[in-house]
Amino acid sequence: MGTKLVDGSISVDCWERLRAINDTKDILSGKWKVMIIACLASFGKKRYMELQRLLAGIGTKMLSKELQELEINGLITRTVMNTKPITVEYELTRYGHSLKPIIDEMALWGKSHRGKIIDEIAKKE
Amino acid sequence: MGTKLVDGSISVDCWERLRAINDTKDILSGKWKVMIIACLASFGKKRYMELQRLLAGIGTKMLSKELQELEINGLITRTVMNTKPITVEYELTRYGHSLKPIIDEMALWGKSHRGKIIDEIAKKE
DNA sequence: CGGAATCCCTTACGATACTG
DNA sequence: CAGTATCGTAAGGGATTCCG
Repeated sequence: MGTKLVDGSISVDCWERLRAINDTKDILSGKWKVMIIACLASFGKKRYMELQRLLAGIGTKMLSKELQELEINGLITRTVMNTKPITVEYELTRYGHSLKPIIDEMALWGKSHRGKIIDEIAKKE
Repeated sequence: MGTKLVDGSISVDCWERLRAINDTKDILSGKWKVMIIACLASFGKKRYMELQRLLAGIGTKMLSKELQELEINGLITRTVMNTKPITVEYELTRYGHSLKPIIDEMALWGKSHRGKIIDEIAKKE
């Protein structure tokens, strides 16, 4: 279980770690996926239009596309309700919830980052 | 310090959290930034060409651009060495290292995700 | 060696209109 | 209401060349 080396410099473990990071990055790629997940994590089950309102600025094309990709990856479920006119609910799957640690760390960092920026601006005055 | 409400539905705290997540996402946007940070976190100080070799496939244009953006955001330092021909070293700043928890969670999730995919393929056979 | 400049192409994304 | 279809643009990104 020691560190396996490739061409004397980079360990396999290290490379696999980089690959894992890259996988995650790819799945969360796109302009809105992270925010969609964060919204569903914060607010729970949400309808199409509610998501569109929460994600101010997103159009129907992008919202549909990103939701589909998230569903394909097993991160959210799509449920069509028996109403008229129809309504559709989206919800994080249990697997989708497993992304929560990443989102949480991003929230933490983003918050402190904004604080840092504000401090820097204050110093310049 | 209770939960402040906006239009009776979304709390300010919740909205600020979403904004923080979005900030982080923006700073880590781009095809290579996360990987650059991960590489510098794993391998420490690295030269331009070494990075290019580690990030198999990246071209000089993208590498330069993403490095500059990371530098502007205070996440990495760029040091020109007195050699001939010149060499340049890139390194994570202390602030850059503060992104480590995010990267770590991404590595963790990506690893388990790959495991899950492999399991699913195995079941189908 | 590090990187800027150029060219070119694809994709991502947005706005709008339309449908069950 | 929840999308799909279509169109158009801007940006992202790759390959190559050139320069200090």
